[in-house]
Amino acid sequence: MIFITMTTKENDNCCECKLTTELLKDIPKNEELEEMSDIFKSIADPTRLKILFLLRNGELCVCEIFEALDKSQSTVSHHLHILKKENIINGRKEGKWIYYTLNNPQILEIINKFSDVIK
Amino acid sequence: MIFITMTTKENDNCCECKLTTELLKDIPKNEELEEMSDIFKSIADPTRLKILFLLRNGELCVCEIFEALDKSQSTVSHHLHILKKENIINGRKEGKWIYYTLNNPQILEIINKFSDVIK
DNA sequence: AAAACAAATCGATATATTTAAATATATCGA
DNA sequence: TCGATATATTTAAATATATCGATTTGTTTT
Repeated sequence: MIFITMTTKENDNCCECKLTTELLKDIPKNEELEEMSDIFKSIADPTRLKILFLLRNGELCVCEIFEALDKSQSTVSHHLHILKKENIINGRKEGKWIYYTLNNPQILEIINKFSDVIK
Repeated sequence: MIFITMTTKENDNCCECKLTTELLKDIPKNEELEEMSDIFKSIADPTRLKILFLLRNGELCVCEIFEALDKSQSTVSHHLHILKKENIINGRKEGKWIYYTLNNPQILEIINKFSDVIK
């Protein structure tokens, strides 16, 4: 749809920059962009970031995470669900308890690196 | 506040995991976690991610970004504002036009690396 | 100076997210 | 089986975010 619009006005740019059709080459499709943004959304919350840091040294049970967080049990459960859905953490059931771990500990390095690059 | 609660029940855990006080050591303060999550929020949107990819090869004027995005001009302006506020992009005014650039091109590498780590 | 244009800002609305209370489910120990 | 406990789910309220049309600001062109 964009492309059709462009071809009808491709020599009619407001400025002398590159053409849009050219710009759109090799850019992830909208669907892919949405998936990526869902992943970033999952860590774009102070409570969930804190959960990731709590898990930096290995697995913890929900009750432990809950006690560290000053949020209601249902809220914590909800945040864990979001992180699990995006494949950031994983839960292991053992009797009454559920132990969560980081799926890939590298994630904390990247989070930190990210902050560095922005500064 | 958490700490006070903990000291009154520190041997009364629901499970045998590490103590919360121990867990909270070396974790970014809430204020810092909020700053970090604001940064991630700024890229946790498909439109803004697309803007970053559009800028991968250098600066573009707003009109160009606008034409590539299929969103209203005010919406695009708003997204640019958010990215600028978080120091992800920078604007340079030249006459009628404003040209935006990535503050640090490395950011796209990290974004991609991030996706890889999740998969 | 007036018209045209690029971009930002404002105001309103629709949608999404965070949160917690209430409830449900699963497991354990008595 | 009953009661207690750990966790998840449902629901609803409060808040935040995305979007767009209209307006404003600043710049260029005429």
